[in-house]
Amino acid sequence: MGHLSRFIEPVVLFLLARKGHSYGYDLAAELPGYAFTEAAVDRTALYRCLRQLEAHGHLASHWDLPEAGPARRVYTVTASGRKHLEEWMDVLDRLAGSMVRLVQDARELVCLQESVEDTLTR
Amino acid sequence: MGHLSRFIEPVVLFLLARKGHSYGYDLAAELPGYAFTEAAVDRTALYRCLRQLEAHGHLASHWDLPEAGPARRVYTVTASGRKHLEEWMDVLDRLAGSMVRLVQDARELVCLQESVEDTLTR
DNA sequence: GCTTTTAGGTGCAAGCGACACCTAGTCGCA
DNA sequence: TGCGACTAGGTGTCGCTTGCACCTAAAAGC
Repeated sequence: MGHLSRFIEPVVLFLLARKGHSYGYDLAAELPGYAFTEAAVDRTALYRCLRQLEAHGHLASHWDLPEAGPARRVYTVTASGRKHLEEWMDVLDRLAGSMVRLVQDARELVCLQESVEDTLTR
Repeated sequence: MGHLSRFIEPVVLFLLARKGHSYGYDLAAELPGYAFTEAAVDRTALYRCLRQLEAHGHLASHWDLPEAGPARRVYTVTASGRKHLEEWMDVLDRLAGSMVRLVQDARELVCLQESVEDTLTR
């Protein structure tokens, strides 16, 4: 099926909106809880996603220098980002709807064809 | 959101399973009814998808030479293809589930944050 | 001192996708 | 009888995305 890195964008926006602010390494740990695939998300994909969202104005960032440990690039969601998140939700809503419709129709078809096959061989 | 050509594969398998047999040009006309995106599916992506499914043994094909009109490459789903379709349905089922969960949680969050904002400004 | 953990990257080859383009048969119509 | 529209199935290629390997650097544990 591939790895669907594109789809980490809405998850990142959601997690950041819920947490208020966070940074790449921390988000990487929380992604699996909402990720669409079981496959582990590539960390470089996450970093690139964050940079891209910032480039589009959906996130703002600043460096946080904790007393202990390496520096963190801390992100927050902008007004534009919140709007983008809601657009994503509309898209995912329709997408999920199309998927369940296909799954239902396909499973119905399989049942139907199995029962036909059954009556023929009996 | 991108163009999600990867996701025409399960739709193609389903349509072929339902119709019994068909060919590229005909499937192209039926795809929009089950496609995940509103965007028109690129015909070259469909042809390449069919060739790839055949290469993996999920489809079988033969040339149909109608009395009138150009030749058609007619495809049918193999046993392996039916199995592959069922696997796809499991994947899409979980995928759709993850999506609706995210959408629900995100919309709940938006409502919550709006009501908090509301009480603060009032 | 050495490894592990935290943190944020870069570089590049391979793959994928979108578009332009090509061949070829049939039909309608002017 | 020429021409465009429709049916049918492709190829070639450029650019963007993705996945993997790799790199830097600070702190903490052994």
